[in-house]
Amino acid sequence: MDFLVPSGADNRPQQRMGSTEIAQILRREINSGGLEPGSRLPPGRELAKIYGVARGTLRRALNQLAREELVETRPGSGTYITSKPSEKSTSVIQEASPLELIDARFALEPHICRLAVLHARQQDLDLGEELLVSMDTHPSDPVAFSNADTAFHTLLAKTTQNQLLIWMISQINSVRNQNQWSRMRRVTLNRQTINLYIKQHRKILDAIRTRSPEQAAELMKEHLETARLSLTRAAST
Amino acid sequence: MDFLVPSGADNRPQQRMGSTEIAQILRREINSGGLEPGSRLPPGRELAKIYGVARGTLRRALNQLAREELVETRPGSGTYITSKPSEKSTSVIQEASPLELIDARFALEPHICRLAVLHARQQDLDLGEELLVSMDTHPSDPVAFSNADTAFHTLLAKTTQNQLLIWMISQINSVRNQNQWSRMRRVTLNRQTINLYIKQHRKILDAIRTRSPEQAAELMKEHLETARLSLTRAAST
DNA sequence: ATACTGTGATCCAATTATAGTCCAAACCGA
DNA sequence: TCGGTTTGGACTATAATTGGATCACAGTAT
Repeated sequence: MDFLVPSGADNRPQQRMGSTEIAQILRREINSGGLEPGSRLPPGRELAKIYGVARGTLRRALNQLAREELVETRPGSGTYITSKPSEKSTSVIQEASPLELIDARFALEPHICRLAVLHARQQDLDLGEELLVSMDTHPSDPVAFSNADTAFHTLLAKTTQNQLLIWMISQINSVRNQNQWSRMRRVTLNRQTINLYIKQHRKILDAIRTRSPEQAAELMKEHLETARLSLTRAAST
Repeated sequence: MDFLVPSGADNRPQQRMGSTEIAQILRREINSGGLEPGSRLPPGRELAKIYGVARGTLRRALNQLAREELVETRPGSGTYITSKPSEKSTSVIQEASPLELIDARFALEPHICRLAVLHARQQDLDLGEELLVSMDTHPSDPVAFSNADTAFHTLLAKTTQNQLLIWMISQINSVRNQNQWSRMRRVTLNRQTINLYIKQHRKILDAIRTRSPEQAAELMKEHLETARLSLTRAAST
């Protein structure tokens, strides 16, 4: 059960180990599969000691998890991991291959750009500008760039104000955050590629700003073509 | 929470950190997705120390973000990133408006046509032909036509062999079978409209047969434009 | 001069955590 | 079977944390 201890590094006071933080830690432990479904957690009194919090605090954390049905407690016996490991609804999405995903984006995003041109308000443009700045300031951090990149494409979808498109893009984004993809990104995202992507993003935003729907769509196609190339190149090596 | 510190480069005096600057920094942190929705920010007193600013200044920054609903603050508890009410996959689909749906189809289906041209096998073309014949034989039965119509568009998606696109089209189809839509169809689908749709379907299939991707895409756009018109006309009466 | 903004400080109220205690249910060994 | 032990549930008084609000003071720009 040593995986339950808060990772060794943080022996410093830490801000506040509240019930929500404890719940967060345990939730991550459970979802990451570190704990067998149906297995029993250490008794509350011990867990409280491990995390260095009062028992009441820990009990509130466990109650939270119980409400989420991640955990089941039996008085006098113990607290047990709920057997069902959750996630089953996402099946189709999870299995999407990188190239399938690019094709789907090829279908969606150019048209999203057109619609974004029609609906973009000043605040949308400002937000896009902020994201570009954020990309510029971390030009060699793939993770930071990825976050901003995802946020940028999400922003475009949101700008259309079309709930269906927003939802579809969010589904696509959830795929891009999978493990398989993180690995892929680490291979393809070198500094040069990131800078190219940033330039392309800027062009797209400019096209939206100048209300040029077809140009925005074309630029998005170019952007996706670039991404597809990076992908096939990475796959062939 | 180290990502909250102003990135290492600017540890020098910097002009003056006003509340708007602080708000800007935090806004960027939040929008770039670095913080989990629903997670708690460090307490105001600490944040003030981190950014080297008086607590009042920081509070004004947070108030600004609260007005923008990026952040939610609970006295005595803390300040939390506004958590989106986890969009249920089904509910979003259910609530899609007719026009939103048409826009989504506008994004997806023309490109699906292009991909269909690339991947169409003889058996796909044969199946499409069968569906067209089936439409022809019931030219005045809206229900039969609707089924064949749905099947036709599903066939195009399946032809791409892209699981993601197939799934998205199936989601869209599930909307079209809702109550709201049945009513709408009853209004818009007169015999004349059906015949027009059938002709358009045939043209699309022909374009795929002759391997003309752009033509197929254009024809699909025309088809959808027609559908959009029927819709707006029906809505205005 | 005047208005505005940031600073540093203090006090308040709401919320949360702590450290106990007691209880009932379940468990376990003799 | 029985009695002690373990475990979760509930409650309390107290302390700590946190946002809200206000004040006098200092620097800056108009």
